[in-house]
Amino acid sequence: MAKIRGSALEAPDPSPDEAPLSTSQRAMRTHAIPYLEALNPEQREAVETLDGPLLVLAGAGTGKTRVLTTRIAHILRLGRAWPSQILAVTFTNKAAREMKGRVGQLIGGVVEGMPWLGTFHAIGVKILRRHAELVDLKPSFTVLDTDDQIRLIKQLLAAENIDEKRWPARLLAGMIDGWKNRGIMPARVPDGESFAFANGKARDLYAAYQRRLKELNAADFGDLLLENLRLFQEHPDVLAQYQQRFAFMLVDEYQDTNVAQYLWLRLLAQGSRNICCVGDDDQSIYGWRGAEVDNILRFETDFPGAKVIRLERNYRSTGHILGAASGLIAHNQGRLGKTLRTDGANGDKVEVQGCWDDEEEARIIGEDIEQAQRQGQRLSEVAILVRASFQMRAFEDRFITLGLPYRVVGGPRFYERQEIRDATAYFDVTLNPANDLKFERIVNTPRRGLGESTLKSLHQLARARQVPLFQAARLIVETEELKPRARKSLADLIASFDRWRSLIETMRHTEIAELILDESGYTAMWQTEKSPQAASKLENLKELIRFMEEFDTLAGFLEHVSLVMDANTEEGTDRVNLMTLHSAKGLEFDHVFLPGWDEGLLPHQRSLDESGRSGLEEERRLAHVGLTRARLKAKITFAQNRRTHGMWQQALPSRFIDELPVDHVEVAEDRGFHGSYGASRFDTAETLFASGFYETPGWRRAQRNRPPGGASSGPRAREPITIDGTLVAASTAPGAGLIIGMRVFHQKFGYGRIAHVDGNKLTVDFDKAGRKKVVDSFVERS
DNA sequence: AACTAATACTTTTTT
DNA sequence: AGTATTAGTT
Repeated sequence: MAKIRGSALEAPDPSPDEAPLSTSQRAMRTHAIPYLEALNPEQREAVETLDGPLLVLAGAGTGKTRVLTTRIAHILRLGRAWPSQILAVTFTNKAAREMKGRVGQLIGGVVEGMPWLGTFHAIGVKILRRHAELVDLKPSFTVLDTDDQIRLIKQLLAAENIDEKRWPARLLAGMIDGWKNRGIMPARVPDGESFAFANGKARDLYAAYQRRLKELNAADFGDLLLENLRLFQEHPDVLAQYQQRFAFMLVDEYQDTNVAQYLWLRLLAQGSRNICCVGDDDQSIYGWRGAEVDNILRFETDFPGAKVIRLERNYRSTGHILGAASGLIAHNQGRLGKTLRTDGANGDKVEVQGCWDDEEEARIIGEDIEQAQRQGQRLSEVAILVRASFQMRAFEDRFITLGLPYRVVGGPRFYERQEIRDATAYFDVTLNPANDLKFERIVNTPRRGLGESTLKSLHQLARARQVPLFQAARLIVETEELKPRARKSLADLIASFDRWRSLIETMRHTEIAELILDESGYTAMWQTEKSPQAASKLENLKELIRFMEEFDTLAGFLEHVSLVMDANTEEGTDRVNLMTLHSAKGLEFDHVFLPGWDEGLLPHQRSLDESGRSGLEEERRLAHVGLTRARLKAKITFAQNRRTHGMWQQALPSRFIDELPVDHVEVAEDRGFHGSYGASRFDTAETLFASGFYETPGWRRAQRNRPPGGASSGPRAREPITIDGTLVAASTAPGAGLIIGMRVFHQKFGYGRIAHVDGNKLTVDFDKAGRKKVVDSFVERS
């Protein structure tokens, strides 16, 4: 992972009349340019059309990233702009990273960095920090994560006496997000939508929420764009400055932009008009979180004089896979229309197979994978793409039994984990004691007797004095307000934070981090915890510290964390990939399995219910994305029976299966079962459940591969496998050797004698404190 | 403040 | 069915 130094490595802005063009570059223009020779005619046109708005419709596997990166290289090589004059936006950090790397390769790493290449949010923050005062923030504002957001909204609801049961904070948070996605400020919330929450209070709550954010000197993710919009709209001079700066703009995955992002881009593009958007309307699968396919469909009207280039040559998949995918997506209306084609071989047809239930589905796919593996297929080139994450379970169970290594891609991200958020909250408060939400998060974690009532007094005082909670805490410990125990505890906490803060200048940031986690009792909390996850949480904390090494300062690290919810994906080991269709976008594999093509699951019922035909079309695009991930082989399966909310339900094969062109599909009929395509195509599936399965070679092999000790004893491949170091040891066997009658010492209660042992719980008669139940790891032999 | 009982959920996810 | 969060109880 790239080392992150201080920000803004910017080349000086050139004055308008001084073209940034060296003599050697000038010479190069007249010769053949090698990186252009490697492109096909359409790609080349997309790279060389530099002036005016350009939409590149890039179907799956047509070299979209290549066009984008080559285009940047080309602009630089021609000397049309400095790196700092190019705005290039992506949705994910991963995409940004990849683009940075590939541009660097193309131009030989001469350019020290593209300061304006990044995600919408990262660029949004950068601009906001420069002009924070203009949107009522200080340049040091913090970025709230979803937890903080919910906590804040809960407080607002409580203040308004709104029943949180009837009107959940989550719901309002979702609505606010929705408005921000659409670029709607509180004043412009439509009446109808305002009435969808707490009898019309939604608009006012949204306004109150925004006010609170300013008071806290904070912005949520939506604000990073919305406040940018406000900045540009209210300060035309600032806008003009950026319009002038960005000589060229490039946008990746344009079909995923929401209204706010679109407005932002359009404002900026009014300067140079050199905006190039790359996307694929057939891969728009994020409508449910505010993406507007319309943005891409309307491009030509939004940017008059726009040129549209279609990339339809697919370099990824074989003919049959492409044919199947194209045939499927052709059922969608309201698309810009592309026909993917390949010069390559037809390859194998797309396989379709019915199964009795999800367990059999997992069994069949497991066998297929093992067979492929025997033929030399690398597991990391195999992927199982599911519609919903609950489907993963059957596969995980099966793979554990088989001893087949797998990796879950996506899932709970590293920085979203509880322990990581707690830890970073500690760092946040150390650096910035005024961060109320983070302070609240950890004030009683680990438990230190600072519960609801203490917090209430704190809030009261903070509100009365108009100061942050931390400051209020400082005041309150000087009074008799709190009970002695809470008062002492809070005073200790404040003193600790003060001390940690005083060390920032002198101590290495990683050491401070360790010190904080140690002295706060946070690591001890997990060491004491006996749950199975405790060990991996400790491991994650160590990983966090390790990761901090890559930064120079604590502050630099925290800025990164707030924006990059991105775990470092440990590559290296050869594992099958298991993920949702959504997280598969942008990836490709030799061999792709697409289970769960059931009516109600792949066109997901809820999508159908909530969004009707547009929902169905998005589901179809999802299916299309799935198919086009495959290079060589694709296999679709469906199950007759599936458990939904605990109840067994019959399921029908997805309508998308019927929509696949017959020529490109082959129905699997292995081991004598008669799968499908009968008179009504799939009505004979009962026979799949014929007996005798347990005699199949697959089952016997499965038994052989079963790890010793059974499935439950081995670590699930999803958890980190390497658990080392003293932390874990301390959590597993601290109380070993403690027996009744032994003299022990406890930090809080002093010396005593063990009266009773129950697992890791001890009953101890303390000399001073009397009989107490304690956890073994808190005592040591005396 | 810790434990238990009840209740609500159950599509997809980035920043 | 199973979990995860929350409310209520001690």
